[in-house]
Amino acid sequence: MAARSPYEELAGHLGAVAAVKRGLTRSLPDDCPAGSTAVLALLGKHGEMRLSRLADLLAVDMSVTSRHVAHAAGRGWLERHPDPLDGRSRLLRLSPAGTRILAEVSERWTEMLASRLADWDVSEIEQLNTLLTRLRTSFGDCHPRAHHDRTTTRTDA
Amino acid sequence: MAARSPYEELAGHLGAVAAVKRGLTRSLPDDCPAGSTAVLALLGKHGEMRLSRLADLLAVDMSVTSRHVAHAAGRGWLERHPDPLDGRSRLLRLSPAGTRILAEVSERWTEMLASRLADWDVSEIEQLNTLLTRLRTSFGDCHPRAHHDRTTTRTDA
DNA sequence: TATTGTTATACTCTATAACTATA
DNA sequence: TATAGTTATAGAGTATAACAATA
Repeated sequence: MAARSPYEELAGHLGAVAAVKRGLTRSLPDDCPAGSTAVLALLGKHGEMRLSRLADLLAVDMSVTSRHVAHAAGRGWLERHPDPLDGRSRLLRLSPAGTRILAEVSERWTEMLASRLADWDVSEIEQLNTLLTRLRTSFGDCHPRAHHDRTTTRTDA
Repeated sequence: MAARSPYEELAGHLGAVAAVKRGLTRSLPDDCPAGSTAVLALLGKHGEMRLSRLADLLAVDMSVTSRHVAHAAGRGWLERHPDPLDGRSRLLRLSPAGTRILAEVSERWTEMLASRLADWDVSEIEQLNTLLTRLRTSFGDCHPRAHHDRTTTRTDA
């Protein structure tokens, strides 16, 4: 009933885009939930890394990341090698099976997006990607712990 | 490690934007979860409507919508009036209290977005909104039941 | 018989907190 | 003492299925 400010409109879109994501998720293999694909995709994109970095890239708590990684590791989609620099950490690396399933998911999603967005110009998709990248950057650290950790740095009292 | 197609990149963003949405959600009053705000926002934007239409706009199953509406109704944020045209339905309408809390949430989110996106040009935000609107349109009905319902229309066998 | 809406149940994702093992 | 990671528990969101009431 009411026209909204660009900010309010954006806020509405942010919630609604989840529905589009669910559409993509429904095409996933049964034992490969969205959390796993996010992990595999990041390992595929950035290569070997530690859990803490993965959690940071996912903008999700480490405990959540740990569960996703455990699931993927349980299926043999990634390997955990000891970190020579820190005995507490392990380096996560995509396995051949993980690379395979990642390729399969990527192909399926590309197909689906290409068909749904058939009337889009590629430059428009790139434009959207650019804006979304910038949006994520602008929000920087909106991670769960990002708020509470500040208590250590307080200088008053 | 690998450069990806625009489609693969978009798929990645769709998942990651959820983190931004969570950032917004954290600023909500304790008894007002994201599901409620989505309901209130749509009633505020489109005015009185039935549950089935609301579910359609949310791109979520009616059972889910029913729960969100029940929560909001329990707090007195919306009223359910009998539908003169169909005894099975009720018309959902924002109450004064609902209007109030919606205004409060809108203001809070606008503030947060304005501060995070301080270095954005308004025209860029509008551009992003335009593209997101189009994205949602392009995906049209990716609702849960949209797939299964097809079984009624099969012509083989 | 089909449709609107509700409820029960199950699954995914996330966060907090308590715990371990290294640093 | 602080940090990397794990696990247990709790809460929100969603989907399926079974059901009630009305069309």
